[in-house]
Amino acid sequence: MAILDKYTNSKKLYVAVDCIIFGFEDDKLRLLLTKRMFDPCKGCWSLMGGFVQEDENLDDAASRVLERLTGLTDVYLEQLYAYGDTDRDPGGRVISVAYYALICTQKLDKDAEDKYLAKWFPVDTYPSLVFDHPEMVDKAMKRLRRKSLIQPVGFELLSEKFTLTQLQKLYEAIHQRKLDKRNFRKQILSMDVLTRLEEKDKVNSKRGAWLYRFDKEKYDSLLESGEHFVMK
Amino acid sequence: MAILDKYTNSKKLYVAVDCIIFGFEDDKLRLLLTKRMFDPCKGCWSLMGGFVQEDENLDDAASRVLERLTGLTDVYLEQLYAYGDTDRDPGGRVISVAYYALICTQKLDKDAEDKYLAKWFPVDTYPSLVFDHPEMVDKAMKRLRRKSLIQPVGFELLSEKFTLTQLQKLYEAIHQRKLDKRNFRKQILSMDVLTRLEEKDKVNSKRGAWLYRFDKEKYDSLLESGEHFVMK
DNA sequence: TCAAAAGTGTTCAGCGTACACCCATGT
DNA sequence: ACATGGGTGTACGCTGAACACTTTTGA
Repeated sequence: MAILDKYTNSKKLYVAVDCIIFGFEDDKLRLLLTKRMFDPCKGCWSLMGGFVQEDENLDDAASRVLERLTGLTDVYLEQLYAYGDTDRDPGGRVISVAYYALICTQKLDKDAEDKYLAKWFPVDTYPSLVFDHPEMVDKAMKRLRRKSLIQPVGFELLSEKFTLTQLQKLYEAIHQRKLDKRNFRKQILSMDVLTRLEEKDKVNSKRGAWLYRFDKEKYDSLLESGEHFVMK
Repeated sequence: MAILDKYTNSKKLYVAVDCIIFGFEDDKLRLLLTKRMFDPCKGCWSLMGGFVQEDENLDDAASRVLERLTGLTDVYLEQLYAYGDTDRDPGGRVISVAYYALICTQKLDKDAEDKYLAKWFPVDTYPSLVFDHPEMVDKAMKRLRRKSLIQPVGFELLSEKFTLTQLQKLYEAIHQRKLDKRNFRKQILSMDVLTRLEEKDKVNSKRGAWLYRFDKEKYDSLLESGEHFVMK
């Protein structure tokens, strides 16, 4: 096939995806890591990854890898960066496209988790990781910090119903700093992207706190009106 | 080699880089495009690209492709995004990692430009491009807009010495809106990252305008003092 | 009754924004 | 003398940030 002349002169390379999986539990941002089940570095902590198949889009490969580990589909998943140093993987020349995912830990499939020897670690104290995976985690954290200020991605880490205190704790975990309760509430409520439900959460307080949910329609109206989602 | 068992079960793929090359001339932001010299889509306008070699880092591949077309090294070059839909290139399964470059058009190697049938186009009126290249250009524009507000990348598009008016015109071109002269000057000068030279540019005005240069050392001090580069 | 979390407004300073005129010089 | 681009300061409104007390209720 003449059409492929120029292409077939070049060498093909392995292409993989690796997933940085974020969760939120006990007021801490956490990472889901697995133990590598094959060499090189068998038994070491690693991001969950897999090779991209010939008939599979990059995004689909990332979804597949994520579903294999968590059992979850319809998860927030965003491409982070492509890592391609020749010596990044001692097992061979592998280009890895990193994705980060935000999941609600309550919805997790525990079986899959066990199967892949996976475990949650707080983002500020996770074990050493193989290859350039620490670099990936670092970049993912920075991306999440930036993104959470200008797009409503944080809600992906909470269950559908949440209290304002839980939401604040989440932002505090992502940005690793305390926020002022009154200012936080004023700001998030002023954007009018939440709907208050007719229910209270009595688990965390005797008095009970109103439950809210993120309202996609309100968010769309906000954007249509020329405003933006902004947290400070 | 047992170490590669898991890897050799997977198929390798072609990996390419494509470069979105920005320049600034006649108060307009411009794109350097080439005519494809081989099938598929021979003769169509395209971003400059090339395959990643087996012994070559991703970033190095992008630099090589950029140098081949422009003759320039030491250019601002940043990875943009990895494109990997199975049907993105009718010539075969190719993962493309897009990079964008900011170059000073005055330093351009005209010969290389001719050799690859390359041509500059204003970013608001460029011809149709092959594959998913329009999507790449769009993403690069957005990245440049965002980045230029929080990091001093714009200077990469100007020659070393420039007037404040030229700098303002550049920001206006990137953001496609008029800026207030007094506010613009106040803001850029208040950060103290420019050094005023003892020379004036008399090309664009009779009176002459002071020439400035971006001062890396001043910029580093700004960061050390906990401040940030911010343009609004 | 007490401990623990929920909920609620105001004040102030600093910044972003709008805005108009004089200057220098080459033709 | 005039046309062209260069250069400069102020006033105001809005927003971000700091800050403390009352309420509810289960134990």
